[in-house]
Amino acid sequence: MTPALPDLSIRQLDYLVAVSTEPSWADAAARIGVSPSALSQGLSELERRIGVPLFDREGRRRTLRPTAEPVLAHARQVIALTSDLADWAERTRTGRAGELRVGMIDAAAVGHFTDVLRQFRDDHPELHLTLRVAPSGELLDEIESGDLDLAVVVGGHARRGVHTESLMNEPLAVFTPTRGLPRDVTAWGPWVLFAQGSHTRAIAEEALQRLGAPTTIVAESNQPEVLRTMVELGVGSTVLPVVQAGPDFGPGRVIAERTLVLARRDGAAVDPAAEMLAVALRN
Amino acid sequence: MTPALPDLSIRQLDYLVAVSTEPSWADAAARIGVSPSALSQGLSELERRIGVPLFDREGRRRTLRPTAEPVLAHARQVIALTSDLADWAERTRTGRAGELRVGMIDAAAVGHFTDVLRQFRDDHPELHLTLRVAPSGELLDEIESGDLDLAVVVGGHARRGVHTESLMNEPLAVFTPTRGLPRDVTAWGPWVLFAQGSHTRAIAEEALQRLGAPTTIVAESNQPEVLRTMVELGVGSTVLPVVQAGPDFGPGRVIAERTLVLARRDGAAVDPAAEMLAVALRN
DNA sequence: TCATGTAGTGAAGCAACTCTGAACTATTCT
DNA sequence: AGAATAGTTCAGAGTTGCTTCACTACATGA
Repeated sequence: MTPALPDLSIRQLDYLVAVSTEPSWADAAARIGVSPSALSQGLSELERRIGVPLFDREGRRRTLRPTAEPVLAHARQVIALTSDLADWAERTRTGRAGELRVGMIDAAAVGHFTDVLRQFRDDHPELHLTLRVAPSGELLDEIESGDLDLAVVVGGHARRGVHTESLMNEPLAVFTPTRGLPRDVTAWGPWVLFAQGSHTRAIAEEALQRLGAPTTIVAESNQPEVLRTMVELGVGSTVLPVVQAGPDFGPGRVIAERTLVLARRDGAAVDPAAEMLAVALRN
Repeated sequence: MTPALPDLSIRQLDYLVAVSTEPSWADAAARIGVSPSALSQGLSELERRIGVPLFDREGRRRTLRPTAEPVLAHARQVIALTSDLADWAERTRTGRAGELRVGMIDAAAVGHFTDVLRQFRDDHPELHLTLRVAPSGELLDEIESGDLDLAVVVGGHARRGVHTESLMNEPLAVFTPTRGLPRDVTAWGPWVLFAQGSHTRAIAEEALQRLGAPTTIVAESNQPEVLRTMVELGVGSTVLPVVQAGPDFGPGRVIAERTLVLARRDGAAVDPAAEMLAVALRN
C-alpha cells in the first residue's frame, strides 16, 4: 500500500518556481498570467496539501523559508520533466517524431508510391518509419493485430475491424510470351498467375472467366519478377498490374482493374504521423 | 517564453500507471479507490491535455498504445519523485527530519536544559539541530531576522515581531568573596556584574537599588566564569543565577529572580520540530 | 440461440476546486 | 501625511472531477 500521494498539480508547482524566481509575487503572477489572488490562494493550497509549512510570514508578506528547499527542487525537476514531455507531445502531434509502421504491397511500394515515400522520409527525418512489403492478406492481418499503423493493399474485401479507403484504380493486363494475343479468347493461356489466395489472382481469374478464356494454371508465384521470367521462358501468359510488367513486354491487353486501398485499424486513434502519410498518399 | 505546460495532476498520472500495471481497468480503479467511470474520464482528460493519442480502441476497450511509452515513463518518474517528496514531508511533519536552529543563553544551555537537549537529540537523530549560545540580545536579533527558529532568553522586555512564553523563574543571588554578606546592606559591593546592556545586569542593578545597596561597579563581563574568578580574587561581589555560581561559593543570598522565556518569531509558521522542542522545554 | 456476467463508456448531479474582481491591510516611497 | 505598492481575504462564478446509474459490447455457458 503506497501512502496516498498529495495530488499536486503542475500549475501549483509552477507557482512555486515562479515565486522563487521573480522579484515579487505580483511579477510572478504576471509571468504566469494569473491574478495575484490566484497565486496567493494556489500557494496556500499547495502548502496545505504538502502538509509542511513552506513560508514565513513577515507582516503581510510571505517568504519561502529555507526549509522548503527540497520542495522547490522537486518542483523544478517535475516542471523540467513535464516540459520535456510537452516537447515530445508537440513533436508527435505535428508528426515530426515518433514511430510509424507502414505496410505496402510491392506494386505500391516500388511502383506507385515510391516517390511519395521518399518525399515523406525527407520531410520527416525525425520520424522512425518502418516499411513492410508483403501481400495484402498478411498486411491486413498485421493491421488488425495492431502491428501496422497503415497499409496500402488491394481492395475489394471487407474485413472486420479494418477501415479502408480507395486510393486509386490500377489496370491489370494480360502479357504473353509471343507478344501477340490470339484473337480467339478461348485460345488464351495457359496461365502463370499470382498464388492462390491473392486478391489480384482472384480478380484476374474472375475477369478471365467473364471473358470466356480458359483458366488453366501452370505455375504460381507471388513475386511478379518470377511471373515475368516464366512468361519470358514461354511457360505461359500472365495477368499483371501494368506497372509491374516491366519494359520487356508489349503494352498488354487490359482485362480488369484492381483498387488499391488505404487500410487502417478501425477505431484506432488517429496517429498524426499516419494521417500525414495518408494525406500524401491521396495526393 | 516557456510554451504553456499541460496542467497534469499527480492523480491522472497515477491512473495511467495503474492501468499499465493492473490486468483490467476495473482492477486499476479498485486499487486506486475510485470508480471505473472516474478512471475512464480521468484518462480521457489526460489524453486530451497531452494532446497526443495514448490509447487504441478495440471495440469498447481502450489499450495503451506502444507509442505512449514515453508518457508512461514520465508518469512513473513523476510519481516516484512525488513519493519521495511525500516521505520528506512526512518526516518533516513529524519532526523526524529537517533543520532546527536553536539559540540559548549559557545558563539555559549548560544549566537548566542540558538534559532536555541531549534527550531531544537522541530522540530525533535525523534532525539537524544547531545550537547557538549567546546573550539574550543577540539571540533575539537572530530570532527576529529569521536566523534562529527558537531561543531561550531572559524575559522581561517585549520586542517587535518576537513572541515569548515564560518557561521558568530563576533566582539571582549575591555571592561574595568572604563567604559572608554584611548584615548592613549599605556595606555591600563593590560589584562585578554582567556587562552593560545585559538583561540580567539590569535586573540585578534594579534589585540592589531597591534594597538600598550601593551600586558601584568595578568590573564587567558576560562570562559567568570570569565573574566567579574575579569574586574569588576578591575584586568584588557579584549577582549570578544560582545555577551558575558553581560549588565553590556558599548558597548566596537571593535578591531577585529572572524569567527564562521561549522566544519565537511572531507569525512564523509553526515548525513542527521547533514545536516538539518547545514542548520538551516546557517539561 | 439466448440469458447472464463482466468491462468499459456516457450523462446527470453534486461537491470541491480555482479563478476573477473588489475590498482591505500593511509597507514603502515621496 | 498621503500615495503607491504588495499581498491578502472574501464572495461569486466557472470549471473540474467524482459518484451513481443507465447503457453497450463482448464473452461464456446452458
